[in-house]
Amino acid sequence: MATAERRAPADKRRVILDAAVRVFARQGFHTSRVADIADEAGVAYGLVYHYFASKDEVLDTLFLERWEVMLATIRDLDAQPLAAREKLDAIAGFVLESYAHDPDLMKVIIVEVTRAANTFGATHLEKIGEAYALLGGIVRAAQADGAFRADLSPEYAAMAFYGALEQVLTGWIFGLLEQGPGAAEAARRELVEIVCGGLAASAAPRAAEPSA
Amino acid sequence: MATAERRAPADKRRVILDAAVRVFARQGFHTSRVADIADEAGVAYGLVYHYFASKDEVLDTLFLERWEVMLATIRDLDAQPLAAREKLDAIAGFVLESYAHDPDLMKVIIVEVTRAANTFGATHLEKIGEAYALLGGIVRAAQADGAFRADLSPEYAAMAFYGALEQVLTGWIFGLLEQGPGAAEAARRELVEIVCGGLAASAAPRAAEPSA
Amino acid sequence: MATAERRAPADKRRVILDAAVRVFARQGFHTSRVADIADEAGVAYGLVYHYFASKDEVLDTLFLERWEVMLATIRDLDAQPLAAREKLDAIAGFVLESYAHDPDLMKVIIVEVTRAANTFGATHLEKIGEAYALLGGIVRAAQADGAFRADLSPEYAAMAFYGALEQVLTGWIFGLLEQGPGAAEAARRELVEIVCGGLAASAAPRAAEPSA
Amino acid sequence: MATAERRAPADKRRVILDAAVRVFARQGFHTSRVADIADEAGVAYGLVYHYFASKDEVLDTLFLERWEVMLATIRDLDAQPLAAREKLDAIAGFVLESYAHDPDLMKVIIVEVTRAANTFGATHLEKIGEAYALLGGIVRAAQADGAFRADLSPEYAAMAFYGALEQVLTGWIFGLLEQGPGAAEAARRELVEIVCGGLAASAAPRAAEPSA
DNA sequence: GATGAATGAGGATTCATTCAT
DNA sequence: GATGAATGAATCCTCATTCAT
Repeated sequence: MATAERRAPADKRRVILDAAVRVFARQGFHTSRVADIADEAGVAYGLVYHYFASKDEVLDTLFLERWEVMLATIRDLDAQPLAAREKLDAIAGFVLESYAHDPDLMKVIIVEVTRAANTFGATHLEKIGEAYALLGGIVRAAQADGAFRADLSPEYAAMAFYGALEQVLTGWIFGLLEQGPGAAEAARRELVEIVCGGLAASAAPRAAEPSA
Repeated sequence: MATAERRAPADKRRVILDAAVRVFARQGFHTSRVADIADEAGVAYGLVYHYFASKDEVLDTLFLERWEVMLATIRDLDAQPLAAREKLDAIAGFVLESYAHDPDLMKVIIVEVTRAANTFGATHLEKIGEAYALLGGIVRAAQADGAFRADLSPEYAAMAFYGALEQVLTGWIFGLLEQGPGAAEAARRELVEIVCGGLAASAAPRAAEPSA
Repeated sequence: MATAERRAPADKRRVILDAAVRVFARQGFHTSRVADIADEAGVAYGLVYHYFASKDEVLDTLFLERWEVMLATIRDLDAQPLAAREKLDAIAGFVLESYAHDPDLMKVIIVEVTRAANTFGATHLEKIGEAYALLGGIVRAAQADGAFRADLSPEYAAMAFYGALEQVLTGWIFGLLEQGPGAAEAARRELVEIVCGGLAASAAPRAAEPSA
Repeated sequence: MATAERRAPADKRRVILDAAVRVFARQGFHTSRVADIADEAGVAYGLVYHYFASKDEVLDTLFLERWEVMLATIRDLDAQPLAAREKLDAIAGFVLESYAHDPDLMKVIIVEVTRAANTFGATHLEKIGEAYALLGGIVRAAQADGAFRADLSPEYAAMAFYGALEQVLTGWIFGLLEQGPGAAEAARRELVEIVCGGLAASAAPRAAEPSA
């Protein structure tokens, strides 16, 4: 009844969120019952509703928490004096490392929100769109200063870059793509090279001068 | 009771499938009740179950029908004596035109299957993976004959290409991307140019010399 | 298109009834769909309804066909100049042999009608009661002529006899009672001996010498 | 809000079980909807599923509760220094009195479980078989000590006794047998006399004076 | 804050029966 | 007689959410 028990304020709200990540990652949002979350968190059923208005809000919270971090990271990077390609490289690195660091959370966000176009994807369309807009802005600026070619639409470029990035994560999540050690680093290099340098042989040499 | 043109035999199975496309596109799979499909098709409730084992099977059928057409198209194109870039261009064209031609069906397939990683996407993982494999094969062959640079992984390239393509469709579906007339044609050009030529200014001119 | 095909008038009605016995015995009445019967009989779905007004009527028919045979047998035996004990012995023999001869049919009749007190048993209560009445009559007559003790109720005796008999069949059907070769004969002897002679040691000696 | 007698705590689980007995007895298990049970119990629909996994489990519970009491009673009686005939007499008394005391419950157990050989009877075959085994044991022991004749199979005897007993209950339930006051007592005397003493006149005299 | 009993709307699925051919 | 497509009523079960303690 003294010190040891007092340790860790046991922020039940946090405990519930963390448990939800594991449960959603394991069973999927629709198949997860509120009771499963409470069980995994080791708290009473009703407590979930004490902290969250609904089961949806739990997922919303998980998504928004993480998405805001990503948006902030992109904004930070964008504000720095880096070449557009380096910005994209850093963004890809951030996203891919996020997965390496907490696969469950990223799986939930991608599978249950970002790519759940019919449910939560629709709810958070605007928030998701902010990311596209930021990416589009980076491309547009690079076109203005001559680093990127001006004959391509920044909007399509942003969609292509983000789509490619998320597709790789999806490939990992569902085992369609190898994910050994160093996969994050490799994926980052490949994706940036493809999007910035292009697949064509004629583009390769200067784009990265890899073998030079 | 005679000629071949005698009225469409009112293939109720087809009527149900077509109705399901409209209903799923309008309300989303989960929000669609079997009764909605039957009503839209103008048939009795139970007839849906006469032709399909479950509501899921209706969606499965829609997906597989269309996906097989796409796989066949990719295989056909791949078998022709075209440059890799032209193959990718034709594939992008096929997919984007599919959307222009039947937006409802493509919306359903992408939103409810391909990107519904948590439900039907998981079910059809293998079938979806076949498309990635075909795309990867095109890239690999192009690398072998020197058309594409050999320092990039065909697997990542395939994922990037397909991811970019689907992301554009998703953008249209959710209104995040303009889709005026000629959008399909524009998207096709942009996507192929990005993936093959790259965004970098240094890569542009020769990659396609589009405006030269 | 001549002789061979004409063979066996293929009485479809009979074919359906026989198929129904197998299906009901295998799956139980409630779990059997009309389609299962049609399949087992090798006829079209609707034909079942051509010959029978309902699924219930199929079972009713099977029951009544067999039950009438049993009632007729009992009446016949009763009309003969036999000792009561010999009548009961013959009845037990008939029922037990019926099972040995066509276990599926007897299983269906007992499990789905006679002991399905909540459904078909209730429907055929009267018909089933006829059997009890006949048995009771045999006992009553035997009491009148002094063969059976008069201090017991013929109604209870009839119920006890029939209940014991059916319980043995149920035991066989569900594997609670051994049913090797000769089981029918043994069961007949035992049951009649118990009901007529009694279990008590004091009753045995003379009971076993019935006609002495 | 204090003393031990404070109003029954309204054990909703119990309330549901008791309501189910009335509903099942009145309408039969298959015709009873879960909503009927909830209505009869005066609770919300979902509460039935809070306490029971399924409609089946409600019936299972009712059966097992009662059947265990019967098995315990038989075991208790068997452990006492009574003559076999007295044990059977007590068992018959217990079963018949159970019906007199709570006809609804016994009706449900017999009609919906014990004699519903195709559904619940199959499920509880083992449990039901325990009763036969106990009865068989009583007969076997009596044969060993000379109280019962040794030329009859204990297994058949057990089946005969139980079958006769249940048949009488079924007769009452369906109005095939009179059940005025004293019926339980009469039935008990008759059944035990038949099974132990036998119907034959030659067996009667001494059989009826068992302990003389 | 914490608990978990209580509520009740929602929908897929089954399948006996009908009927046009 | 024979076929099998078409009909639609019936109901179990799930589970998010509420609320009394």
